[in-house]
Amino acid sequence: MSDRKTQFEKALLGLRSLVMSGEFTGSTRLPEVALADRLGLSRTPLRQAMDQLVSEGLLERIETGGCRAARFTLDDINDAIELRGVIEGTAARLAAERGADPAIMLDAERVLDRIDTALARPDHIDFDAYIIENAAFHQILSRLAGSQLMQREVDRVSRLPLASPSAFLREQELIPDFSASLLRAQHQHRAIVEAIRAREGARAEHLSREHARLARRNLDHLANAGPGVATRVPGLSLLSAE
Amino acid sequence: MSDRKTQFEKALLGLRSLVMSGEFTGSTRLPEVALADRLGLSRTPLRQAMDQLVSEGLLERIETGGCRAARFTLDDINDAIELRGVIEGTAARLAAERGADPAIMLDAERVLDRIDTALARPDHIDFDAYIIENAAFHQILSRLAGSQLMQREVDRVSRLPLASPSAFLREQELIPDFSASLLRAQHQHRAIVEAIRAREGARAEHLSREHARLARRNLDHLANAGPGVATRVPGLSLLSAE
DNA sequence: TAACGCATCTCTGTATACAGGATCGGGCTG
DNA sequence: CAGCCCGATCCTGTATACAGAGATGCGTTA
Repeated sequence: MSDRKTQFEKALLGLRSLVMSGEFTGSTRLPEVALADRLGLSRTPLRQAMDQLVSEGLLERIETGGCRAARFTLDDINDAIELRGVIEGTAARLAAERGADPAIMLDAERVLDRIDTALARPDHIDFDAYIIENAAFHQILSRLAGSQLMQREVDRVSRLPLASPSAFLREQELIPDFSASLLRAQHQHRAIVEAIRAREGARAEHLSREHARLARRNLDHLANAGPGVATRVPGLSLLSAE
Repeated sequence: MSDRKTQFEKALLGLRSLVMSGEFTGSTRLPEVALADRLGLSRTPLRQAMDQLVSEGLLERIETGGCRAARFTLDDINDAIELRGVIEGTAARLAAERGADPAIMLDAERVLDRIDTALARPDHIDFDAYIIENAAFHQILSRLAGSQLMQREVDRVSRLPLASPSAFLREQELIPDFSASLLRAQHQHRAIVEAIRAREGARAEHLSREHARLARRNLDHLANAGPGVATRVPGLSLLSAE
């Protein structure tokens, strides 16, 4: 095999991006054979991928069989953000209380530097770099807590549908003072890392929650921009399925 | 089919109890065909169940293929308890802030009454009833938050390995003032429900965290009882795999 | 006697075949 | 003309067949 990826991984990536693209926003059942053909693999790995996405919450089972794209309410999205803040906050607190691996701390700070670079010019923000590095930062944060379990759960919750900040970025002009909002988020990142370094668990947790609150405020801006907006934002397009 | 359950559900239940029983504590790979035969079904639904248990964290993948029983450290267990408290606390706070469904509140209180009954005589506690009703309470708590997402995540986290209180119950004599500990937990349950009814979000969250702290204290008692104990407690037997 | 290599054999990952049930459309009937 | 019943078709859930990779054990050789 020239490709090192397993069929299952191909199915997972392909299906996820297909669903995220909003193609199945209508609540119809996802046809297995058609999708398998389209992705160039058999039903077996495709069904595995569907199971995985169901457990991630991106798809939901239908009583009569099969599954469809999950439909989200504004409460769902708010809760996803809330959860992310709470769980990441817990991870940050535990990291501070237990002491974090210096190597990982260095990684975190290096990523923060790259985010600084992406945000350097407020009028020409490098959005692509920001998205990537921001995701990397949260990934690294999950490794700071130490225990494998906490790491897994933080990763999980950051994959919760629509909790991703990329949706906001795609419609950044809707959010007043958008670049200021990104800068504030970056300052919070710095402060969290500093708190962990200073072994101030409570402060690290508090800051993570504030961070989530900022994300939710941005979401509110999007939601208040009217129903038309949701359909134009890839990640949020599922909203309109309601 | 006389049985209404799907093969997959049979596989999931059977495999979960098999793994929880500690039979695969050794880090050997779980043989698929043998297990499928033993549970009386084919490899397909068994593999589905394995995927599910991997995503629950009870099993872990092996690089070369297949999977084995996950091995947990004390940090993992502590984190699971920590997470449960934090997430349930968030759910309770949101329920209080948004207002909870009165019907579900009634359910919760009815379950609390049944727990009271199970704990009525400190010297003859009905452990089986307590385990069942206690699980039911946490299940109901997850429905109070309202949003589907939060409900799913609370359910998930309460299934996190070893976060279950049943392991403690099986070795109750090891924990000093064990019945007092159960009573305190029950009082916390009552207080959480009261806080939600009174719309005191912060208090509901705080109480849930205290609840988790109590569970961790019980765990410490078990852990300090020596390594031999872990192997005698079904849920904790995996500890000795380290 | 120990180590290396080869053959075999088991096991996983994937594809495909099969069976039961649900859905949809057409025809029949009131 | 509307509603109901029935058959055909599609689709999911499950079982099984197949291919490739990894492990194991034995024989051979230094």
